[in-house]
Amino acid sequence: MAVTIHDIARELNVSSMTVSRVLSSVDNTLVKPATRIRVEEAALRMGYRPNRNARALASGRTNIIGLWISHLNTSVYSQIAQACRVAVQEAGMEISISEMDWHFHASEGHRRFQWPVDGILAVDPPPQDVLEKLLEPTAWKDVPRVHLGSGQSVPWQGDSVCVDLGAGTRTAIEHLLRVGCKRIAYVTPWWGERPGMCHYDAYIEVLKTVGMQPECIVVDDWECPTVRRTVVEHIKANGHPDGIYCHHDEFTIATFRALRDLDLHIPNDVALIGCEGNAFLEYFDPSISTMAMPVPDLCRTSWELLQKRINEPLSPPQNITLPVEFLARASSR
Amino acid sequence: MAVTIHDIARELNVSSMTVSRVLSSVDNTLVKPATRIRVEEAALRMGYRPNRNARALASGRTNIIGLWISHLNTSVYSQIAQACRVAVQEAGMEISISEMDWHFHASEGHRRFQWPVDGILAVDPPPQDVLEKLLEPTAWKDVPRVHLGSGQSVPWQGDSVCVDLGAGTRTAIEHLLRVGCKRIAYVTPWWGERPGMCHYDAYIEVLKTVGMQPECIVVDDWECPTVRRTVVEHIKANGHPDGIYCHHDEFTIATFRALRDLDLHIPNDVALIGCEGNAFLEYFDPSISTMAMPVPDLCRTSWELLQKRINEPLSPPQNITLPVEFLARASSR
DNA sequence: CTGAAAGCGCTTACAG
DNA sequence: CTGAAAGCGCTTACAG
Repeated sequence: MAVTIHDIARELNVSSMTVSRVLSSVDNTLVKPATRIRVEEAALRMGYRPNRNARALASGRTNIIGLWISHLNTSVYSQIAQACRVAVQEAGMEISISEMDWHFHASEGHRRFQWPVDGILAVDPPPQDVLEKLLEPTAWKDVPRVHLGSGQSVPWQGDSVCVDLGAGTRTAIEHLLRVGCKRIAYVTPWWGERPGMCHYDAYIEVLKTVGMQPECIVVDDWECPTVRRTVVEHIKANGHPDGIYCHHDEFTIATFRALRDLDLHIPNDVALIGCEGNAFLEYFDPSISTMAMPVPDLCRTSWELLQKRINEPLSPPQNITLPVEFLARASSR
Repeated sequence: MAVTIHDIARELNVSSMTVSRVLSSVDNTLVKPATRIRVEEAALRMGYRPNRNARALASGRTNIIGLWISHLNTSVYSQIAQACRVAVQEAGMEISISEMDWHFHASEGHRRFQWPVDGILAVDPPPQDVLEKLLEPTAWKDVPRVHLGSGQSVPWQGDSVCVDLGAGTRTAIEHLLRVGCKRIAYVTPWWGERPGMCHYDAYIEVLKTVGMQPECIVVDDWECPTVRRTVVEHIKANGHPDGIYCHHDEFTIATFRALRDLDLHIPNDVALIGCEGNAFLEYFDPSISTMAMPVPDLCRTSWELLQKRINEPLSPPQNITLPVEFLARASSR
C-alpha cells in the first residue's frame, strides 16, 4: 500500500497535521525547522507520494488547468499544447489536455469532463451561442475560462486572445497582387457550421477592391489526400490560377503536391502562400511562404488572462488580438 | 456549489447509496426500475456531475491510463498519443498524457506523477536499468506498465511491444544497394545515453556484409536547422554519398533540404530514404521514401497487454515485435 | 509552533 | 431491493 501522511506521522511521533504542513506547501504556517527536516527526510526515505485526488477533494483546488482542444495532430495545435504547457508549468500548475471534438451532443455533456480543474484554456471553440448550449448542462460554465485561437467574425464573450488572420490574409493576398498575380484562388475546407472565418472575409474583401473574381477551391474534409485530389480536379476543369492562398498549412502542403502532379512550376506558373507557420514548409523545394501564427505569445497571453480571471473573478473581461507574421519564401516570388 | 449525490438523495427522499448505485455504474446491485428512473431524471435536471476525485479516492481506481511520452511535437509521437487514446477509450477508460523528458533527477521523482492512474503506457523509455533507478523512489514501480516503441538492443523487461526497426533499416539499406548506391551514409542524432539503437546496428551490419565503409553524419541535437547545416557541411567537406538513410523523418526532411541547398538531384545524385512514416514525405517533390511505423497496431497491441496485466497481474510477461513497412517512392528510385 | 476534530464526495462492506 | 456506518488521504478551521 502507498505511504500516507499518517504513516509518516506515526513513524515520527508527530501529528499528521504537522506532516501535512511540511509536505503540502499549502499551509504556510511555520513549522519548527528541526521538525521540518525530520519530516522531509522521512518522506523521502519512506517513498511518500501525496495522493492528489485526496488533496483536490479536501482543498477544492486541483492545480490543474484544462486545455480544451479539438485534436493534437496538426502542427499548430501541437505547438499550442506545448506552449500552454510551458506557460502553465512556470506558474507551478499543470495542464490536462482534453481533446474536444466540439460535436458531442449536449445531453451527454453531464457525462464528460468529470475531473475538476481550476481553469480552462479553450482553443478555437465554436461560436458563443453553440458553446453556451454545450456547456449549459455541464456546470463548467462557472469555471474560469479563456478562449484562444484564430478568431471569428463574431468574437467570443468573456476573455479571449485571437490571432488576426484577417489582417494576415490581407497581407498575403496583397503580396500575391504585388508579384503580379491576375487570378488568385483560395483553398479552403468546407465551413459547415462555422461560416464567416475571418480569412475568408478578408480574401473576398481584398479581391473586391481590385475588381478580381473570387475563386474558392472548397475541400470536403481536412485530409491531405482529399485536398490534393480536389485541387488537381479543379485545375484540370478550370485551368490554373497564377496565385493560391491556402487556409492552413496541411492544405498548403497538399496543394504544393497537386501543383507538381500537374507539372506546374512554383512560383512561375503558380505562386503559393500558406497560413499557419508549419515549420516543414521551409524545407520544401522551393520553400513555401506562409503566415506564421505567434503561438508562444498567444498561449502566454491567454494564460495571463486566465490567471487574472482566477484571482480576480470580477475584473472586466479582456479581448486581445495578436498579429501574424508573413514569412516570404521562394514559392511566392 | 456543485450538486452531490446527497443533494439528489435529499430531493428524492432516498439514501445516497441508492443514488450512488444508479449513477456510479460500479455497484451492479439491482435498483428498482422506478427508483432508477427517478434518480436519473433528478441527476439530469439538477445538473449533477460526479466528482471523480472523490470517486477515485473512495474506490482506489481512477479509470485513467497514464501515457508517458517524451513530447508530442513530432509526427509519430502525436500519432501514438492519438492511437493510444482511441484504443483506451474504446474500453471505457481515459488517457492522461504525461510528457516525460526521462531526464529528471531521481531525487525529484517523489514530486512527480502524483495523480494516481490504473496503468501506464510508457513510450520509448530509457533502458531497463536507467528506468528502474528513476522509478525506484516514486512508488510507480508497482503500477501495471507496458513499454512500447522503437526497441533497443537490450529489450525491456516486463511487457513490451517493439517495432522492428533493425529489420526495417536492413530493408532500406538493401534497397539502396539494389538501386546501385556505392556510398551509403546514415544521418543520425548523437546517441548520448542511448547507444545501440537497433537501426544503427543494422546499418553497420549490412554494410559490413558488402564490404562498404560506414559513413555516419552525426547531428548534435534533434533540431531540423542543425541537421540541415550538419549535412551541408559534411558534404562540402567530404563530397556527397549517393545514398542516404535517415534516422527519423524530421531528419529526412532537413536532409532533403540540405541536398537541394547543394543543388544535388534526388535521386540521381543522392537516393534518400527516411524512417518513421511521416505523412508529409509523400508531398515533397520528389516524394520521399520511408519506413512506416505500424502505429495503430503498436498502440492497440500495447493496450491489450496492459489490460491483461491489470486483470491478471501474475500472467507471464510478453514481448511482441512488429514489422515496419517500406514505402518506396521517387526519392530512392 | 502543534494538534484534535470535522469534512471534502464518493464507494466499500455489511446488515436488513 | 435499500440503507447506516466507516473510510479513502488529505486540508480547513479552530483551539491551544
